[in-house]
Amino acid sequence: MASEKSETQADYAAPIFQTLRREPAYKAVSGVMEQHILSGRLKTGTTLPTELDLAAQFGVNRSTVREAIRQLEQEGLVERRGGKKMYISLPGLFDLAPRAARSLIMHQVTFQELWEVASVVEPAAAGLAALRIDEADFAQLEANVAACRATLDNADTGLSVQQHSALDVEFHALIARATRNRSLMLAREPFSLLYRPALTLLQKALPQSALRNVQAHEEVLAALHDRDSERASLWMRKHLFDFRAGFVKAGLPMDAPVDALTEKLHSASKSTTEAFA
Amino acid sequence: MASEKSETQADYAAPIFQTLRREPAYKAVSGVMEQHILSGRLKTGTTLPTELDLAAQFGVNRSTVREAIRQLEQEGLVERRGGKKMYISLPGLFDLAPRAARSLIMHQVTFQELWEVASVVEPAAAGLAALRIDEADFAQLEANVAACRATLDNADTGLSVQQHSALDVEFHALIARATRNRSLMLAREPFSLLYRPALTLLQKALPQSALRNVQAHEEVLAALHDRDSERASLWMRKHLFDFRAGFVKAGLPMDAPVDALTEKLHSASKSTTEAFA
DNA sequence: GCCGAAAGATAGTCCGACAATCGGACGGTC
DNA sequence: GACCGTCCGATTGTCGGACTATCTTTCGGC
Repeated sequence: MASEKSETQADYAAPIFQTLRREPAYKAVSGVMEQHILSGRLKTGTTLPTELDLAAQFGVNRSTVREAIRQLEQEGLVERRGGKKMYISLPGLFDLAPRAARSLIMHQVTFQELWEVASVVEPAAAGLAALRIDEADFAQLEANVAACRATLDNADTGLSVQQHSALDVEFHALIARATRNRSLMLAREPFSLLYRPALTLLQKALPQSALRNVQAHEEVLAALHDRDSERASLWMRKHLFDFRAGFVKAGLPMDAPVDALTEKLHSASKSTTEAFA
Repeated sequence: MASEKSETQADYAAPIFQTLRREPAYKAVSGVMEQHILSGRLKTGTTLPTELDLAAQFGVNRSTVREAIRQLEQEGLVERRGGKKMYISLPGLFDLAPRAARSLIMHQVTFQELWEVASVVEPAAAGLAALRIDEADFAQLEANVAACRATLDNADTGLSVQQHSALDVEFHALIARATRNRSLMLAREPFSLLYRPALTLLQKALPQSALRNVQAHEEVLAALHDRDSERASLWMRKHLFDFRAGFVKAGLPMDAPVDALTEKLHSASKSTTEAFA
């Protein structure tokens, strides 16, 4: 781009003007609306003004407003309820998790990487949960573990494997919730989403792992019952290392990208492809 | 909708057809395009077909296509480069972090919650970094620590506090990068973003904390140099607990929502408000 | 007062159009 | 031959208007 024939003349060398970037109107509109929502000037739960209204207020066309709203909608700041009105809503903590998980998949993150984080976060979660779990949480966990053990009886049906892994994931989610730490929940949710296919895979390859799983869960549950933070954390840690050991023993590759694992399962794609396929 | 005048006649009673929910066309379009991008049928780096093209292919209007593109744009799957063409791009791992951080703020997450996660993840990161750090990473860390110590000399200027906290955050980010674990980086990025204001606040309230900070960083650095995973992890852990202790000592509230802390700092809002303000 | 029909309001979609800008082709000047 | 200005087609950003389906409200009849 720059003609570099002679460095002797420094006349064009120093860039004075930056490339100015005119931001599109729809972006400006969505930006301002976002600010107003975040700052609370537009309260959550209230309905958004009419598109025509907004267009008039901003002095832009309705199409422009619509494009801006699409961005807010994608961001979870506005929500279309009942088909007609748009409501202002603050995004749930876990709305971002699926996208984070997808991002991890696209970046070819290996299962080893996921496990390294999980092996640290999950024991910590168990330890914190032991300090703060209440009756309701504990009851749910108890029910979960019971259901999990129940799946062992009617084994070797493909369905029970699915159920078991679903319950296993739920177990960890319940513990995370018991910590009352939303930051922790947010941090672990993405790999929680990615764990399920790996679990299913492991249990198909190594059926006896299901029993060890449940036993570990029961130990954690007992520790939680005793409000024994150390023990809960320790057993959770054991649980994770056991899982990893099983994974390796089953000959599954820890350092393969996670999508290589997930692809082995649901080759049937999701239901979002019905139109225009 | 259904005329429920008489239950005696069971002819209309049994619901045969479910209330079909027609998903908006723009959503269908964005969904299909997303699938195509994620599945690799539309390769990253290539340019998106023109809006007119897409409209013709999908059999919808250009406005509808545009609304669909806005969603993909917000999601980071398409990128407007050079003002004119739209390129397909896979979203960076950290694109979601600011939104996650914002979500944490909106949910009134307390600093205590953030710290609980950090106090677990950061030592683990240090431990893993010790195993995998390479020359380049180490050099950067070394430079960072040196710069961090340098800010101590020209102290009590408001600027140096800003610099120091920026360098501090960068130190932890560098360590996370040295782990080569993208899942870990993703998990810690949100609270990394939220840590800075807290750091700045602490150092204003407790100036002597800066020195302790740098010393801890130096210890971690030394451990990384020796590839001593345990020691790196331990010092990082000390560092975190020290930070917390300083926070309490300074009389700052651990269980206050993080936005209460951040508000104390940048009351001057960001630059996104220039238009339509 | 309750129920159903009519009317208004609003989101979804489409059409056509214009302006601004980018990229390349074309031709002129040194 | 390199550089410059100009033109032109292509594409995005924006606009105004229109129609339809559906939701909400209101009004009139019982």
